[in-house]
This record gives sequence, structure tokens and C-alpha cells, in this order.
Amino acid sequence: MYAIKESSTNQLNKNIAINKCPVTYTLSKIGGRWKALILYHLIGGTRRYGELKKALPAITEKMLIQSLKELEMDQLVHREVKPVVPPHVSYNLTEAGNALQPILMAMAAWGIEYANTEDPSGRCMI
Amino acid sequence: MYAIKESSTNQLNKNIAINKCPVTYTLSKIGGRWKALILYHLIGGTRRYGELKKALPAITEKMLIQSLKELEMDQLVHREVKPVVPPHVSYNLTEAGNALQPILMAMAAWGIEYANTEDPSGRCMI
DNA sequence: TCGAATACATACTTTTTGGTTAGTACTTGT
DNA sequence: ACAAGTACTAACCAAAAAGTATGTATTCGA
Repeated sequence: MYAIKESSTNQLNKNIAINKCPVTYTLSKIGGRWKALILYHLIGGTRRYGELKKALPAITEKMLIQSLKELEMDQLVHREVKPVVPPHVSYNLTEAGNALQPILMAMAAWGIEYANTEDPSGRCMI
Repeated sequence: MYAIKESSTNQLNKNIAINKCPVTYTLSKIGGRWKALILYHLIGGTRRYGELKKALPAITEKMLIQSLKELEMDQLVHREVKPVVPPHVSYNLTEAGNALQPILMAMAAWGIEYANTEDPSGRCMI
């Protein structure tokens, strides 16, 4: 027989880990399928929403805006809207976002060295 | 109305990302709730199963061995069994695992700088 | 007046990840 | 004979993450 769950230990454990450990904290900000990738693309400089979409053909629009929104809330990217029509929205790294660059580069380097990724340039054109 | 799903785009997308992008590849190896943390603890040197368990009180045994197993399969940690009883199993980083050290350290440093984690030493005693 | 272009929003479903509970094997100490 | 210690294993389930499909607003140019 199975006992009843009263609250999410999953969520609880997550928060414990995030609050007590900087490594987990960092991972919570750049983890998931797409965030690191988006950040990596923004290292190149400001990008419009549509440019990101083109650079990441495999991502769905939902995941792209969802990720961008979370990154914005976490103050890793900055969103700028030009009030024109059709809309013109661009994204670029904040200071904290920029500070992730060494991590992202190190991850790319490690991946290039220890994996057989198809594109050894590390440009991440997914 | 909803169309029928014939195969996992989720899995597909994941594999595309992993195969084409070294950043995503790296993340796929150290992502998730516990792996980075375990690796981080192994930086200190060889640890027994029970030592890891004690160091990470919040992790369940299932997640600990599951993570260790995956890390072993990915050749990031090496598992050594002494055929005694009670069993004596220890884990340590492989060369590839060791090469992750700069990334882990950089993640810890970023977390310490940009978060208010409870333990600013970065020791990750969860 | 209709379509194209841009940047989203929302409701819903599937897939994956993580947690719960209970049990195993083997030997030493009491 | 039985508990304790060590390192697991497996069946089951809940919660989170990711994907699908469809719809919105605005204005310009044809």
C-alpha cells in the first residue's frame, strides 16, 4: 500500500539545495534544455527575438519566450522593446549574465574535448 | 481537438541539442539535481558511498546510486569495490571528471557572488 | 480589405525526473 | 539466533519540464 503525499518533497529538496549550495544555485539558473544555449548565443551581443529563433531552429516559440522570461526575471538578460510596429524586441546579457561567460566557455571547451559533437567549433547552431 | 503523438519529440530535441552543441552536451552530463553536487564533493578526493550519503543528507539513496551509476557510465567517476564484507565501495573522479573541476569551481564562484546562499563558503553541505 | 511581418499568450498533453517504500546479501559481534 | 553495518535493487507514483496547437495585436503595403 502507498501512503498519501501531503507536500512536494521534490520542491523542498530543490530549495534546500539551491539555498545551501552555490553550485546548485547556479545550475538552477542556467539548467534545463535551452537556457545555457540561449545565453551562449547572447555572448555574441544583442539579439532580437527573431534572430534567436532562427539561430535555434529546434526550440519551440513557447520554450524560447518562457526561457527568456525566466532569464529576464533572474536578471541574467535584459529585454528592450522599441515601441514600433511590427514590434522590435531585443535581448542582451546583464552584468550577471556576462559573468557566466567563463562558465559557458569552459562548458563548451569540455564538451568539445570529451564528446563527439557534430560541430567541433562549439558554435551551437542547433 | 488534439492530434496523436507518434514519437517523442522531447527525446529527439534533446539528442539534437546534445549532438550539435558542446555546451548542451556538458550540461547533459552534469545537469539534474544532484550530479554537479556529487562531483563537487569528489573534488576533495576519493569518497566512500556512505561518506557521500552523509555529506548529502537530503539526497535519497535511490538518487545517490542512480546518479553515481550514470556518472560512472559517462566515465566521469570511477567506482572501486573492495571484496570485503561489509562491502567497501569508493568513488573518485576520472580524468574527464577532474577536467570538470574548473567549471564546478566557476559555478560555485558565480553562485557565491550573485546569490544569497546560506553558506558562502561554497562547501555545499546539503 | 487582405495578407505579411513580429513578438508573443494560453490551454492542454506527454515525457522525464525525482521521491517513497520496502527489501536483498553477506558477515561479524553479542 | 539475531541485530547491526554496508551498499545497493526494484516497483510504484507524483511533480516538473518540455512540446503541440492555436490564437492575439498592430500597421504597412498591395
